[in-house]
Amino acid sequence: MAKIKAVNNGTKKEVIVQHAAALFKSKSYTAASMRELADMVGVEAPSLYNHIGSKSELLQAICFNVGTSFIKQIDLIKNRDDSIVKKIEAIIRFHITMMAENFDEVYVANHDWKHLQEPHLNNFLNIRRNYEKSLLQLITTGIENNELHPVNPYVAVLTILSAVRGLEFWQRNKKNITQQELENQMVNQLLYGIVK
Amino acid sequence: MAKIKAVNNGTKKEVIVQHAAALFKSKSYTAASMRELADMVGVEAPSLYNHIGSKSELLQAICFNVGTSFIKQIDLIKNRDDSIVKKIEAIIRFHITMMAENFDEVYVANHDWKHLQEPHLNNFLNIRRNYEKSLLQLITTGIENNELHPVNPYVAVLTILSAVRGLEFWQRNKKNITQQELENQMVNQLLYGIVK
DNA sequence: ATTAAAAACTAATAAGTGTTAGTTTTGTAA
DNA sequence: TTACAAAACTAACACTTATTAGTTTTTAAT
Repeated sequence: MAKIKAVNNGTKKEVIVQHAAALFKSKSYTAASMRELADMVGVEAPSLYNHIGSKSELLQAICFNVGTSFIKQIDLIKNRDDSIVKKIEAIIRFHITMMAENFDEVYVANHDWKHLQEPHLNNFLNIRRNYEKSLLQLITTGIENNELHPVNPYVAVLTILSAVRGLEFWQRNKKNITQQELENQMVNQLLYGIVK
Repeated sequence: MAKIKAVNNGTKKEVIVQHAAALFKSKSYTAASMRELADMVGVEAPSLYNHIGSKSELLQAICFNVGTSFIKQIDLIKNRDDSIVKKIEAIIRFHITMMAENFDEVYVANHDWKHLQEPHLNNFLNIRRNYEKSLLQLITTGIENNELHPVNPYVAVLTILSAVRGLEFWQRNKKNITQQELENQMVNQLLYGIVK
């Protein structure tokens, strides 16, 4: 069969990871087989093992790619010289951009992290907890600042992160609304509500 | 081995479905085996088939239990003689109640509906689309009423439904906040925002 | 106590899983 | 052209999967 084509995308392992993200997204990690993945790559299943160590290593690559992207970005935003409201806005916009540009990987990280094996599962959860903690800190500061209403900050974190995560459902209706408009609307509704 | 105990819960099939919901929640549908389910029920795997038709029938039962609950409730709320804001509030509160009282089933319906087989997959998606349509209608009416800001109603539906779905992450921190307080905070933040 | 149905059991099947071993082909540099 | 490494291949293994067949035990009504 044909060789794995490394067109556009760096190493062959990266090509495999990319296909794996698409496959895991559509079938879920457990239901996806290495034979299916091999088909997508254009190769027999055992040939994959010339480039990767195991199926679960693919899941790890996907989850930690995503996790570190988010951590890096929130650290950047945190340290800006800006209002809390602007920072929260930047976070929401970043989530939407990630969803638009790395949909498969973000989707899989959100859905299949549960199937990571230790110690990677714990590492991933730590990343996520740190991310949540950063956002919680921002919101708490915003309340002390009088920039925000004295809301429950845990609920605010939950609401914001859930809303942006829900962007996975946006993909379907991409025609209905541009990314710009979606960002503006979501920022506005999360920050200022919908009731007159 | 012991017989399946039908304590508290009606038919034995219902007992199995309940255990299946707990199992599917913790391992995901595809990763869960009928042998594990049998262990939880206290029986050998083939014995389950005296009460159920197949593994996928269990997933169907779970998904449609949840789906019809939500459809019933939104139809009730829609037809109330109440302001749009009150109706949206009632929907959010209902989601939180469902999460509190039927966590396993709601979680599985949200996560594993993808593994339904046709025609059930299509039926389930139709239920969900109808649900979304009802909420969309409410919000559109609210905008026309001048009860709501002229927001993009699609984004409002997405934001609200995603936020309440994110309540699955609340379970962990149940100690930090009561259900009452959570409902009030989430309703308030979604309707009125967080910025002063 | 007898009987019939319900529901448990054991044993087995066919299909699919990730992965390894061993071999052949392909690509590249001397 | 030869030689070496990279990466493909085929064949196979050890396991797990949902499910069926056939049989025995349990339950409940007469």
